[in-house]
Order: sequence, then structure tokens, then C-alpha cells
Amino acid sequence: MVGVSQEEALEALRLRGKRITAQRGLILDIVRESYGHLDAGEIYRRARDKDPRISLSTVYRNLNLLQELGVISELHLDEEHHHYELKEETEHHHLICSGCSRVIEFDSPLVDRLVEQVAREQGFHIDRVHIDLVGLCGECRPQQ
Amino acid sequence: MVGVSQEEALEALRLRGKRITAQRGLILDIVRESYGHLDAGEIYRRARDKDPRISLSTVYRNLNLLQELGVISELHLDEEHHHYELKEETEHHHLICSGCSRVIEFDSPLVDRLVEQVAREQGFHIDRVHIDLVGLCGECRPQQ
DNA sequence: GTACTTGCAAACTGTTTGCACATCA
DNA sequence: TGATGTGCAAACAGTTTGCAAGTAC
Repeated sequence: MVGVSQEEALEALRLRGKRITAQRGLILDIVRESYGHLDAGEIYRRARDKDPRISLSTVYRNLNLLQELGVISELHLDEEHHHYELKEETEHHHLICSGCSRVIEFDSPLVDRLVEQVAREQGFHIDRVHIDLVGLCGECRPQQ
Repeated sequence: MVGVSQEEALEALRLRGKRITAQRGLILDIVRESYGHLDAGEIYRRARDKDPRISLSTVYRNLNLLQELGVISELHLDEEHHHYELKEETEHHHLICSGCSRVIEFDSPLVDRLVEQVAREQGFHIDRVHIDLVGLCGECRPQQ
């Protein structure tokens, strides 16, 4: 669950001739601290708490930039808007509680077996795997 | 790969006191004929070819209605907008070619094993499973 | 100093809604 | 006939973009 570090992220910016600004540092901090996965609006709201002058377009621009640099990645959870997380070294998938919206990451060797099997049967070469399991976590189950 | 039939779909409308209109029939035909998965805009464009007076809001309204009735289902493929397909009896997942955009449906017992394993380990009760594998199909692979 | 960034407002895309008119049963 | 559905335009949410002013290096 540990993604790209702040130093690595800043280094990625430098390498591409991008500047290190207060806004970028702030956005990275927020994405890092948010174990749950935030959408752009929520990242903006939290950023504004620390820097009331930041604009929503700066948030969008930098989320897109950080994605291009490979520092964060965009998720398509079940809902409408994009969510962002720090890029992990290992591929992982999402287990989403429809009660409390928490997002748990998982991986399993069964995923690789599944992907291999499907690729072989259908003659595909698979580049990306998205798995979202939606349900109720232990805490939300009893009371629904 | 055979979804709800036209008769079943019309019956579902009747049962809920909904009317059978030319527009609804047309939208259902288009969703049925589109093996690939279309978004609302594309469904609208195709519908307009047969009935130039149909409106985009009618398309949206009916896609939402048909979804509530359980006749079609909404997908969240990798892109921005919703895609729709006829509801299948069996759960299935999507194999998407990033070259030609074709969508192939699949299922495998390994999916159930994976879901069981994750549910057990994390104490979840899983309601929905979304799996999208993105890659290149046999035809698109050589030439890229 | 200069290229890169920002904030702001305006534009854009996908989707939903209010309302008067049309239509299925 | 009366409830339901349609088309149109206007409203919305999320996201992107043009531009002048600001800032990192």
C-alpha cells in the first residue's frame, strides 16, 4: 500500500523539466494521505482547506500531469467521476464496500491464472486488468 | 451471448404499466444488434437514422428505464461514458481490444474462485463483480 | 529573464429535467 | 379520456481551455 514517495514524485517532475510548486506538493500530499480514493472535487476541497487560493483547474491539470508522469493513476470505480491513487509497483485491484465506501486493495495469484487462461482462449495479449468487487464489508453487513 | 428477447423486454414494460412506443422498440433493437457496446450518443445517432425526430433525452430516459426494468445493463468500460448491453442471464466480464474496440464477453470458474477467496480473506459479502481485461486481439496484434 | 504555472471565467461534453404537446391503451 | 411519453430548450455536473498575471529556476 506504499506508493511512489514524495521524493520520487518530485524527481519525476524535475526530470521532465516541470516545476515544483506549492500546489503540486499539496496535491501529492493529499493523494498520498487518502487511503480511500478521492475524486478531483474532493481533492480540491481538501487542498482549499490548506490553500484557499488554489483553483479547481489547477487540481485537474496537475492530476492529469501526475498521471502522465506515472506518479498517480486514475481509477474507474463504479461511479461517475475519476478517482486517483498513488501508483503502486504491484498491480492490484479494488474491493469496494457499498455501505461505507471504503476501498481495499487486493491481489491474488488467481488473477494471473484467470488472465492467462482468457488470453490463451481468446488469442489476446492483455495489457491491463481492472477488477472491482463490490459488496458489504464486515462492519456494514449486520446493520443493513 | 443471447440477452433478453424483444418479447421479454416488451412484457417487462407492460408489467410495469409502461407503454410500448416506437422509440422504445427502436432503442431496444439497436442495443440488441450492437454486439459491441454502444454509448448513449451512438445509440442516439443510430436511432436518428431510422427516426430523424427522436431526441437525445428520449434515448437517455429510455436507457435508464430499461435499466430499472432489468432489461439492459450499464457498463463502465475504460472510457468516460456509459455503455449499454442487453442483460444476460449469466454473469460475464469484458475483454476489450484497444486496437479495434471490439468487446468480447467471457466468464470462467476461476472468477468464482477468486471472488470466494477474496471475500473470505477480507470478510466481505460480494454483490457485484466487474472485470475488464484490456489488450490487443489476434487481428490487431501483428500490425501494432 | 523566460518559460512554466496559476487563477479566473468561459467553453465543452455527457446527462438530467421542466414543460407543453402528442400518443398509447 | 387520461395517464404516460416525447421533443425541445434549458439546467446540471464534471472536466478542459484561453488568457493575462504570477512564479520557479
